[in-house]
Amino acid sequence: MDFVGHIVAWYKENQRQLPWRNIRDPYRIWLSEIMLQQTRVAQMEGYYKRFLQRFPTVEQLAKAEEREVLNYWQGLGYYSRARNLHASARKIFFELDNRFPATYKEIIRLKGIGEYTAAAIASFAFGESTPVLDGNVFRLYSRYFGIFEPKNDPKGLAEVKRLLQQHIVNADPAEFNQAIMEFGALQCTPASPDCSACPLRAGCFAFKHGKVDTLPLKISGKKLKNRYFHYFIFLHQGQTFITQRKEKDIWQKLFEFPLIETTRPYSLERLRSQYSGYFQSSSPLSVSKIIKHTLSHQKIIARFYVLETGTFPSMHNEWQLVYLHQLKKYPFPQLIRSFLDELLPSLNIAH
DNA sequence: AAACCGGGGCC
DNA sequence: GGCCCAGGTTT
Repeated sequence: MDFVGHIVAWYKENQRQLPWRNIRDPYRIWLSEIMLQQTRVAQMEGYYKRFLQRFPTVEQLAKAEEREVLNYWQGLGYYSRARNLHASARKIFFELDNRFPATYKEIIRLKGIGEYTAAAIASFAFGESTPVLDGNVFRLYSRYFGIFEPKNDPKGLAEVKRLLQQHIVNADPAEFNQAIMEFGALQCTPASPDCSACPLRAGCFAFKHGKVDTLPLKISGKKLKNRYFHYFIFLHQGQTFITQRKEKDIWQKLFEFPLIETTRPYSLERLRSQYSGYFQSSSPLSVSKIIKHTLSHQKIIARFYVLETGTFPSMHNEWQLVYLHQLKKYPFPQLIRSFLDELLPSLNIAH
């Protein structure tokens, strides 16, 4: 049997039964592909079911408020995925007469959909013969065919695409695409794959040359930058201020508390003298311990200051006054949600 | 082409 | 603590 034959045969035996597998509904396939971007199945599965229960069709999603959509995404990360998904649902429903684009060329024009996701939807939902190339596929091909360019190198990418085109023409597109990804995810795993149980090992370059742990080559390192977040929780008769983040930075459109950001650590004294308006000449009721929150490219070092205020100053037009018991209705980044769940109650604040 | 975007699991 | 994950958009 050849390369493709082995993989498809393996797939028939070993595929997982997943809620979005072997269905044709492009909306459900689309949602699963977006949620799976840089996210593991185990983490995303619960979100997928909850999301579909609330937004079972493009129409329900298109007619929803962005805030509610983000609320169902809260904790999944990469929040622009949710905003793009919502925007594209509105486009399909309100501008395309609720007809889902049915070809790769049309699908890729939607916001939040790139080459990989367009190929996945076109092949899974519409049977189009367009290969998918994701991290799993690149790893499998890099090892089996001995490709030494890292995955951000156009030359290696082009070589994999050429092979994929060659392989997909003699296969069922939906089955082939799912098979190579499933094979990469379950058999040709990133770390310590079980090559002794691999049906491809006879023809695998990496296995033959002892390069399984080397391929695919890693892209060069990245440096983290530190950011210091000082959050202010003003308390007055069971209410507090929250603000909504902008579109330029992390956590787009999610909510948070009034924030002072510094590029270096600031002591309470230095904060008080430099931002006296935030303190209203009163001392914080409590100061949380430092919470470190590491993202892909930056490290957030955060502290929460809880202050009792006699009257609410109108410090900022963009600050919204909300009751503490209403906070759960707003989408927050994970850092703040953990604080609300774990630390705020222990600070002995009545609310 | 390079920088940027979250969170969680695994080793 | 470092690495990786069913990538995409912005600059």
